[in-house]
Amino acid sequence: MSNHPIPRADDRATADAAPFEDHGAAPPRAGGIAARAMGAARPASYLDNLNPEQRDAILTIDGPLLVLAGAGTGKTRVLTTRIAHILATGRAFPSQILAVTFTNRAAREMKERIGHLVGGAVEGMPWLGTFHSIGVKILRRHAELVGLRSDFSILDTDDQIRLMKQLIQAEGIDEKRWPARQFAGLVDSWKNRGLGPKDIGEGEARSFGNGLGRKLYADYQDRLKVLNATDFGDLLMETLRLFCENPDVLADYHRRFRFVLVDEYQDTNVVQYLWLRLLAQGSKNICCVGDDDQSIYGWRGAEVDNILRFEKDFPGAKVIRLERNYRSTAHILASASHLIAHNEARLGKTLFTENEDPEAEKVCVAAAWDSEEEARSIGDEIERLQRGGHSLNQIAILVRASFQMREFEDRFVTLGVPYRVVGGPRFYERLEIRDALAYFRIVAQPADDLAFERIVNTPRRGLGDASIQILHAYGRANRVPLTAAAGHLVETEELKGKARTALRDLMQSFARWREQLEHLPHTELAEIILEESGYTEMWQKDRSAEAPGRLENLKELIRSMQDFESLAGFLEHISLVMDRDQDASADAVSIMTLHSAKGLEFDTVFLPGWEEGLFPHQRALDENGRAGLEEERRLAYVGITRAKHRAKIWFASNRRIHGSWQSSIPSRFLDELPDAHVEVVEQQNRYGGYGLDTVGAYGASRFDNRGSFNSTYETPGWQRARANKAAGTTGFATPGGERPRIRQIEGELIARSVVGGDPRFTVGARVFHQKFGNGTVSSVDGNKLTVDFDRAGQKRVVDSFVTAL
DNA sequence: TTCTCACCCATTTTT
DNA sequence: TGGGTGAGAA
Repeated sequence: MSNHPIPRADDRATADAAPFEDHGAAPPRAGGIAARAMGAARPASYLDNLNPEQRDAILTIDGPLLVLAGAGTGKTRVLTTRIAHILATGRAFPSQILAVTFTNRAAREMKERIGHLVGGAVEGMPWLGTFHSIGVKILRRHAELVGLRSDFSILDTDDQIRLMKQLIQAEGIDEKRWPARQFAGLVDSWKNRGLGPKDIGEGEARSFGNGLGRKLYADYQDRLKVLNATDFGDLLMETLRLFCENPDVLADYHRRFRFVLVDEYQDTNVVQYLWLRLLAQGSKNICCVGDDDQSIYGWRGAEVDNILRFEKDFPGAKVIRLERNYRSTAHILASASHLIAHNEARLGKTLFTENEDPEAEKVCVAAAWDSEEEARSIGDEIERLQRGGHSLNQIAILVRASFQMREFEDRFVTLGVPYRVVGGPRFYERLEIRDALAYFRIVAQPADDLAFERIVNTPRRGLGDASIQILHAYGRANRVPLTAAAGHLVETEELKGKARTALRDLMQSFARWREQLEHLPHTELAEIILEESGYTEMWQKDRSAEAPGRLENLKELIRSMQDFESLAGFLEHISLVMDRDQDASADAVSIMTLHSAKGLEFDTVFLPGWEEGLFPHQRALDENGRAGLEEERRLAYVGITRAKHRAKIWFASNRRIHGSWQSSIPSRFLDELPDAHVEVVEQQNRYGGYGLDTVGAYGASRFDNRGSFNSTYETPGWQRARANKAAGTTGFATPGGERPRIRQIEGELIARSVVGGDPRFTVGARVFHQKFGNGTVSSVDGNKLTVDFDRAGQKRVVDSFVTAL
């Protein structure tokens, strides 16, 4: 039985009850947390092997504390040891510590590590979790104070959008012009800032849906209450409202939480900040750990300002900097530090390491002709590492945007290199899982209209739009949920024959399952529901390629239910916590976005796609200017600092983005790396490939056509790049000094007009290649030739690598 | 009701 | 280029 966040009776004890009763524990067990807490006189072993700053951060228990922890400086260790220390010194019981993280992964890791430190399970830390899971926990206890019942359901983004779509349509607003998805984003950003319908500014309120933004938002909130539901944003917003409107409740939590600890403080948004500040007012013992240089979620509402302003917000705050890095080599560290130093808005830290391995590899920068070659070369290099005994688990490819992943996947499939994509769609976001959950929800929570709508005609029962509209009309007129409306309508003549029979059958099934809920184990019931509803059968009959996988996922879903004692407990867990279990056992290369790599580390890290427009991403620059650029730079910093021993940065001169070719120039970030710690790898002939020479040639010829480019950029990085080029220090800067805008051009056009192929190579020409021997040119694509080699078969090569015969 | 075709649009993502 | 969506036909 894992620890799930359903409130238990003992959790409902009031805060001023005796601490022991509070977390339902017996008096201190010998060797237990509390026992250690009582007699911790001798210096505790957990304080061994800490550096002075870490020790200071752990021992400074009273008052506000900000720990600025650079990448790889032992942030999690400080956080967990601090908790262990608070417990060991008897300053608080486990149930009196509030520890919040952003992700379930981080929460899980913290639980495990505290478990190691204090020996045994951390059953007694009920308030260690994500912002959201703690939010729900509080909200369920006081649901009635914010107009909900304690069994409220939590809508995911998909439900949220469907609900909004209905409201938008109900207002007669053109859903094409004002997409529900966009509105969901807007509402989300309001909730991130802690703004209710009444709080949003006039301008913003009018900015959506022909000026009806505020009304739609208010309608949406009303609807949620009617459905007894919340969305993710509400879990924090409503808790905040609860505290503000009910000082006695807040006082209760003030008494309860003697210590507040926050992980990744740089990622907090406004609500989270307000929420924390409110809770920390009680004890004033708030410890935030974070790194302003790793703030990469500004676009999601995170306020770097929170961390920059900490000392003002919490008067008397102490700030401790952790700058000693235990992860990376000096080269990697120097590269990352040098890069991030280009940012203006930062508190400033200087990371250092004592890892002065003379053998350490410099950070490597390499060029490829196009993204395909980039993937090919990285694939080859990984194979080489593998042959040298390098574990694939310790290799990661970190990309800026997920479309970049595909090329690597394709390549790895070809090579037979095992890989895993980290952070793809979550388990519970899959279609079949959501359908199944909708069935379970409708049984557990009859008023859940969104669940009802989702499965009312899945599998097909002949209950289409027309029928649903009738239900909706009735439901709205009589202010009852859809299932209630359905219950009435099967008794009347409003629905025609087939639909009516189908609906009646369905309603009878619901009734039967609800009745069985009382008697049967929930896993068994779940199977019965999927079976009797015809849902399993639907996929069994489906002959598409993904059907077997979906059936497998459904089985997995049932299996995972065994860990919960009730259907309700399971439902809450899955919407909030469940993520796909990665089989970490298999040895495989990890492919993920830079964002999802935060907090991880690998021996070898590949960083492909360092090109202007992709990284830094054009949109970040366009929409947020300098701030956007700085966030991108932080992302680059996060990427490099994931590497322990080897960091390999790549860029490709050509990339196919949406079917058309995009020519690109090296990222300005490359010019921000320190020469002394970086090695530019010349790809020379290694695979008959296209190395820097080619890039040079490409660049030169492109700038011969410079007239067609607009040049407006005059950034410092760019100027430096230009200077570097003049001094001959880097291979990347572009001659001419003007920055071209990235353009979209047809592939052929690029090749012909921009690069310019060698006129000697025409279709049918005989050529010789060092590696592949003699062959006949079968097609020409700029300076790239497709050649049918007599012995090596068909290859694509660059014309500079072959000679005409 | 359901299927098909045309059209639109393309970062980053946790809960 | 490809996936997701909405309007129209079968």
